[in-house]
Amino acid sequence: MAGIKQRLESTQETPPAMTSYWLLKTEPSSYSIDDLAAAPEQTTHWDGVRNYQARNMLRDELQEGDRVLLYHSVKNPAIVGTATVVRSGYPDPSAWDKRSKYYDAKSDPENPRWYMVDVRLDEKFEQPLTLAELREMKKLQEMELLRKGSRLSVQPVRKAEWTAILAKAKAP
DNA sequence: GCCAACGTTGGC
DNA sequence: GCCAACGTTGGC
Repeated sequence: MAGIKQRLESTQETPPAMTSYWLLKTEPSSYSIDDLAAAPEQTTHWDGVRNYQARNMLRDELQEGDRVLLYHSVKNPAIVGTATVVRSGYPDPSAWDKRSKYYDAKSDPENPRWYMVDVRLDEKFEQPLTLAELREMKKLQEMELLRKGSRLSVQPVRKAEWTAILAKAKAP
């Protein structure tokens, strides 16, 4: 056994450090960027996601070091800042906490159904980039967030979209 | 508050 | 496996 493990380790190549970009939605009435700014080490468990497509991305795709746009939905919808993934997907224990509003009787520690990541705040924009402003940006024509009926609370973001959004946030 | 767009549930 | 009913999200 040990021999096999060692062989695997010695032949394994370190994958190139590839940063991916994501957008995480939150309703500021339940958790806002200011809550994140006030959190210890400005870090939080991004828990409570209860949609399978979003779950799959949290579990399988978001990697440590990936960058994140933070989006406030519903009230004054806008991108409000950026964060970094500091821990990739792992089981979301709020699913088996009966006191949690995210409790799900069908999830249990033996067979976790829901996942979360940890994120740390990088920057709160001085001026939020409103949904209306985003819709006016030519480079975001195909952005998932702007698609009609788009509801996913975890979305991939293209690098070009990330760049355009950051540039716009710096020079509004 | 309205309602369109999705996702989930459950009867058959 | 289909699909109607229901629940949720989220912009406006």
